Amino acid sequence: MSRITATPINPDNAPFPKRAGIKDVARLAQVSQATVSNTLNHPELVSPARRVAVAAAIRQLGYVRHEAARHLRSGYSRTLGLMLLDAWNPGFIEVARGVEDTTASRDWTVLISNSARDPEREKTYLRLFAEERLAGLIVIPQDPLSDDLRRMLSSGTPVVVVDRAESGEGMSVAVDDVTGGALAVKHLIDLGHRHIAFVGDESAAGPVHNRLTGVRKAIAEASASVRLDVLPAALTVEAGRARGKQIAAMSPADRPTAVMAAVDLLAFGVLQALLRHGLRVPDDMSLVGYDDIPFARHLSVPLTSVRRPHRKMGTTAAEMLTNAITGRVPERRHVVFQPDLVVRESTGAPT
Amino acid sequence: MSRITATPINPDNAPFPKRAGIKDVARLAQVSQATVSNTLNHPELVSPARRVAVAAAIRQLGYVRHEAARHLRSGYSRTLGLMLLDAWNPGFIEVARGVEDTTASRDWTVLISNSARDPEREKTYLRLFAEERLAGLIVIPQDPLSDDLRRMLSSGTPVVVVDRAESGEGMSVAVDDVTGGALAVKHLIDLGHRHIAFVGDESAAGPVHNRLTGVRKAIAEASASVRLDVLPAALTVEAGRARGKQIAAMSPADRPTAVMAAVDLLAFGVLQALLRHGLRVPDDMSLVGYDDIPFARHLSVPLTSVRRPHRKMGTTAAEMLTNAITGRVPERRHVVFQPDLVVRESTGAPT
DNA sequence: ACCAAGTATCGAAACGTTTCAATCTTTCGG
DNA sequence: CCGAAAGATTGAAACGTTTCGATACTTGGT
Repeated sequence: MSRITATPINPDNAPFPKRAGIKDVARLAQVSQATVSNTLNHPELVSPARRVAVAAAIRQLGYVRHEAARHLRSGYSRTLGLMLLDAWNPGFIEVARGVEDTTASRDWTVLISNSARDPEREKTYLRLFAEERLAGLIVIPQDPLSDDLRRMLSSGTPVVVVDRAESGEGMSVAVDDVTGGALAVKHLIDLGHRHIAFVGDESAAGPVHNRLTGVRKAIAEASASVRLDVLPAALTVEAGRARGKQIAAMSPADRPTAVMAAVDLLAFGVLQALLRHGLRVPDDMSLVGYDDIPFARHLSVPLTSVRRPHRKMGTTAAEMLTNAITGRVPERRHVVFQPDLVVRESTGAPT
Repeated sequence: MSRITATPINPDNAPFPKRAGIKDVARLAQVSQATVSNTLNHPELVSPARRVAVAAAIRQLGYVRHEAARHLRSGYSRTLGLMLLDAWNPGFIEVARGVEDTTASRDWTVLISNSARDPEREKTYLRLFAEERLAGLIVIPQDPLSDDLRRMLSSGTPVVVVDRAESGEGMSVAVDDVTGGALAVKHLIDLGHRHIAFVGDESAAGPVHNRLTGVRKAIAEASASVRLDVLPAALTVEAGRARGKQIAAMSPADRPTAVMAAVDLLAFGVLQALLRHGLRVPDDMSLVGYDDIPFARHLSVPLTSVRRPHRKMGTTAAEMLTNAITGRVPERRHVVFQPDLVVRESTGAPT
């Protein structure tokens, strides 16, 4: 009820100049309103002659459809809502780009918002989306799904949840982070590493937890015995730097020979700290990140990382959603992408 | 007319479940529609008793306002449009964040789009915004202002142009990039550099041109004589790397002692190439970037850069726009921010 | 020449609000 | 105790579309 006390706008300051309506077009083209509406929405019902007359009138008057009226009468909106979890994360931006790609090509609109990991803000935006009567939602959700969101899912609102494996109602697009984690560590093990550190906060977010699970699984399945040290850290460059410094300070005997970071940002920090403290990467220490954000390849030592198809996740989510809304039953309601490993220069055999 | 042939949605697939309207609330609360509307929009006109009755009914029915109907009848929208020039540029994302900050706190909504430097796409979105009858627009525009945009400006539509100094109609928020360029080079000159390279494409974008202008001005005003080499380059990491390699290959006599990059991205590439070819920064070569994007401080050699107040630009633009729309005359219709220099470790005295 | 069957066109209702003028109720000064 | 001002409440119109049933105009088969 956030808008209750909104001050009404000064009517003399009308936002847009008064525009011609369908009525004016009809008058100028000497046809009825209905015919104008039809040439716009069902041209096949209108004779070619009228069609050009109407088109001419539209051009002459600079007529622009009033979306709110159309929406109200037809009860049908062509706008989607997209809620980002965190607009600073390059991966999520890429998801947004993907969504935009497919919506733009299919002639839909997207209302983008950003919960900034704040449940209150998420709630506000969900309410807003409801007021707008959007056709459907794409959400990168908070870690425990909020009640509001859960309610929407079970009420049948078309919602696609992104980056969180779901299975029940609604739709979802996720990536298999447990095999992602396994992939990264298997790579290290194959290179000969037998002592590996995992840097990242296990409880910070669902996806991170999965990565660690994958790591453990890969180690359990390895033929050799591998030691794993888990070093909790927030998902930031600074936290990575702190952990990297700590690792560099270890005695060579205690020190792992490879580090896996839960997130590229962490890997950045680790890398900096290691280099600054005289360790060479990958000679003295291998390092693998996760997400393959654009800068990973531009680091002083280009980073080996696990790539998640963010863009593709966005396009897929938008496709599933628009299909569901227009009544085409999507072939799969839950899709899980497989990540893959991008080997660059930050990993090598231990010395 | 892009939507002319849109297929109507399957009505049995109604996006959202049928919702209670104001009429239902009125019936349940035993009051008229008008009273419900008033408790929502002008609570001071309604007696406390009715107010609680209506509130209860709203809660019980889960009533959610239908924004399109409100918009249609009141002729008044509380939604702004934001058009980004390039959603990959961290600076512009930051502008968006700023916009969102103030709109969220003032209870407005933002429709975000991204022209991706494609004039066609810009045009499409402008049309869309017009159809939505948005209250106003914030635009980071293409280099030569598009005709459509120019038309909106002169037709009195509330528009704030960002990152482009304007002076005529409409409003604008920009930053003084010529003093920004001067700032960076003055810093180098003060450190003792007398041979400086400017890397960046002079004609790529208005703001870049201004930076170079500032550079030239600072050199002209310097007491010592300074040699300037302009090395054109696209605004990407790769282009920077190429130029960096080239610079590293120069004979020490011909080589500049400092490089100024038109954009941080370029500086990243230059830095990598220099380091890889054995030059030390800042010992052998000073380097200054522009924009101070978040990663600048996280490079292996933290980058000296010119900071532009992106976030602030966003908040300011949104404030100006909402003020203008609600009839409050903004104190200044064109604001220009001053950039400032952030000195980190990539610059030092020449040896 | 007439009728059936399209094919084009139209008038008017409806979508869910806000708003405005009109009515009803209370309060209070004299 | 009256009348008027102030305060609450309401019915109905309006916003700009889309849609639906009805009407008018063609056409072609007989």
